[in-house]
Amino acid sequence: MNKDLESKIDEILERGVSEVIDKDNLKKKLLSGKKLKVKFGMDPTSPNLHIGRAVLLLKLKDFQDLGHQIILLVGNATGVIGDTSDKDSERPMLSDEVVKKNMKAYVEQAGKILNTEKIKVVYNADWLNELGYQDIGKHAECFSLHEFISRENIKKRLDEGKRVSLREVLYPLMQGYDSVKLEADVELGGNDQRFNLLAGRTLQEKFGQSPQDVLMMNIISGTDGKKMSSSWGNTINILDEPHDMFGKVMSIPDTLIKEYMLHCTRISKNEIEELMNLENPRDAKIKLAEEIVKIYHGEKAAKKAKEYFVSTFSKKKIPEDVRVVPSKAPEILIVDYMLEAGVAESKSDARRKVEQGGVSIDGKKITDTNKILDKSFSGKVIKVGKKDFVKIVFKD
RNA sequence: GGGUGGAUGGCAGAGUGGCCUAAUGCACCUGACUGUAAAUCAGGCGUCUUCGGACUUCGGCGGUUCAAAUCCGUCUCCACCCA
Repeated sequence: MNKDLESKIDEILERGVSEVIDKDNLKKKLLSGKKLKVKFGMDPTSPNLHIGRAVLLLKLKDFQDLGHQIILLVGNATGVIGDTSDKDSERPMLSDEVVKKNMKAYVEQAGKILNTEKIKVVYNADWLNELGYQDIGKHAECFSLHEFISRENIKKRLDEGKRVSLREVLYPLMQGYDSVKLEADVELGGNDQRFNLLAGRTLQEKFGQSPQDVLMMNIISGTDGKKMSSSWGNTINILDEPHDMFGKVMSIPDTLIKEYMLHCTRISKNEIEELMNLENPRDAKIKLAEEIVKIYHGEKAAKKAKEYFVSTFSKKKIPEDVRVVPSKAPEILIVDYMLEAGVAESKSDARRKVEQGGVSIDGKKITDTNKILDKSFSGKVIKVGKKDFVKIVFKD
């Protein structure tokens, strides 16, 4: 029993983890049987989670499964500042209403992994807005400007002559003070959060608490191999439809298969090894895609997505349940219809696609940009590019 | 407070009176090859088009000129140096 627990803990401290501070201490805490306060922060601006973020959620789930208390910290005060670790933008002030709405959306999405009923939600504006210059000054005294600007991303921005706002300096102070208020035992974050996470330790010590342990997760790569980030548009989103999600996983480079298995699923390590030894990496990838879809949409949907993928792309059949877009007029130019159906950005784009041979109806390539669609095309499927299918319907 | 430089397409970044819808790279789209992978190759990448063209774009506004991304004025924003 105890051995079982220990190996579980070891996996928690390793799988997908880039660094733990202080690892031995955290392991001791986890073995002690004490219910730990596990803090993790969310930025209330973007509720569209991707599976890179889910790496964190899966880890939280592991903690939750061991009976620890997850505390979701909504950064309604920090969000205004804009975190330096992440993007280089400063963010607009959000109304309480919007914050609440975003939080709800977040929890809903996180609920695909976590048991949200057991999560405690707190808002950092509740205490951060109380602080005055004296307090902030006292906190700020714990850090030097040198530490701040020698962070890689700040340094880079400075070197490139980009603007670094003075108020960004405040961000780690705030995040650190959050830990003090929550008396957090552990904080989770991406490894790009290192500085902010460590600020919590410093401040907690200043306030006479024992410093939280910090668990940093790897940032996974996106579908194009670069860091997965909303601003790159290379994400696989938790809310993606099963077909789409499956397809996106299939489009990742082979070299990422293992990384995804390790971080985005809980396939056991032994099984991963087996899968990696398969002759055709595609098969491992299919398993991976199925597993990921399963987490967010359930087993049934995952199976269906797999079948869809195999028949549509491997066997090049037209999928069964395509999007149906009725035509508004009894007769319509194909380019106009493409625009209406959202498979082209503009008429020019639609024409280009036709001219380049990317459009077909029921398998027959269309080359005439002036092609007119009428009732005789009702029920036929238009294919644009590799993955866009639309069924056209004419109303009588 | 003083000085200098700068703002160009999704991003980076050339261009400093007509040859500029604006080089190049990245991203993106289509096709070929495939495993909807990667890599590679070919084409494309403002809008509209009767495919002849037409119209719109280089931080905002105003001006000079036959002609402005390019010159002048002004405003907004940014960086750097000095204090």
